[in-house]
Amino acid sequence: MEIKTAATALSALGHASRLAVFRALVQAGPAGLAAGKVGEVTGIAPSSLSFHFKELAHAGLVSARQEGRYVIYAARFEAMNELLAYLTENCCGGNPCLPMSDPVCGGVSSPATTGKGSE
Amino acid sequence: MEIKTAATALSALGHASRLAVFRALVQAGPAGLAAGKVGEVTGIAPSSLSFHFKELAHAGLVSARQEGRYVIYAARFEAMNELLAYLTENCCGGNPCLPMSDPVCGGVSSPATTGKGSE
DNA sequence: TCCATATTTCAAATAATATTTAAATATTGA
DNA sequence: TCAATATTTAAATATTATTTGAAATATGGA
Repeated sequence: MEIKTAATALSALGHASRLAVFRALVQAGPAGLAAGKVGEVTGIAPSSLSFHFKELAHAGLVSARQEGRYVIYAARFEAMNELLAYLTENCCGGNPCLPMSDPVCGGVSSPATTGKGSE
Repeated sequence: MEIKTAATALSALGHASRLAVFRALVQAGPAGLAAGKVGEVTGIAPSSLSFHFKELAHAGLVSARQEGRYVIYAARFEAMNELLAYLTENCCGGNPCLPMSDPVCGGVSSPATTGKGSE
């Protein structure tokens, strides 16, 4: 993972509204949530919400699919896991303090898991 | 962990320079690195670096200690782990897709993480 | 077709953040 | 104490993010 990609993702999460949105989606799992539902849960106004969704999608952290008249957003667990791995990569100079295992939701969501590309 | 705290930390990491600094410290482990060494490794000018260190320290992600005429910065692994845990909390509505194990550097971190006046 | 629902886009106003330079502080060793 | 090294602060400038409200688009059902 490139540093620029990781910084974009972290920056996207570095805002209370977007973090609340993302967490709601993480907790919803791969099934995701309709945009309106997320707005209801977080109390964010529709147009702000749309802005934040775009930011999260641009950072690769969420995906969107249309379902009838709803747009369903879902967390991209693959991206989240790559990001977490990037942060802890080579922790303590290759003397990992604890064995690191796969984080959450490995392999689920996106079919395009290109393996654990470390960088 | 409060959402505001997490957003502050993620926002601090959401900048290429700070992310590079933080990763260098994560890789250095609890022993940390002198500020000047971090500047050398990352190519960031001293005063910019100082600005970014302050941001990271304010977010609770790094600690600083004076050692002779050097200031040694170190990643606060405890904070990092709390942050990662916060992001994945209740993943998939309590139906974790994979068993979640402790992240890295779990109880290790620095011997004096608690009460380290980073804030 | 027409209306209600769901979501996005746009543009303007506002607010927050980053970068640079130069000067200031603190520590060590001569 | 002086000079060198290491780091921080302050102030000016430049850049980018966020919110709001109105209007636009798209879907499904009466």
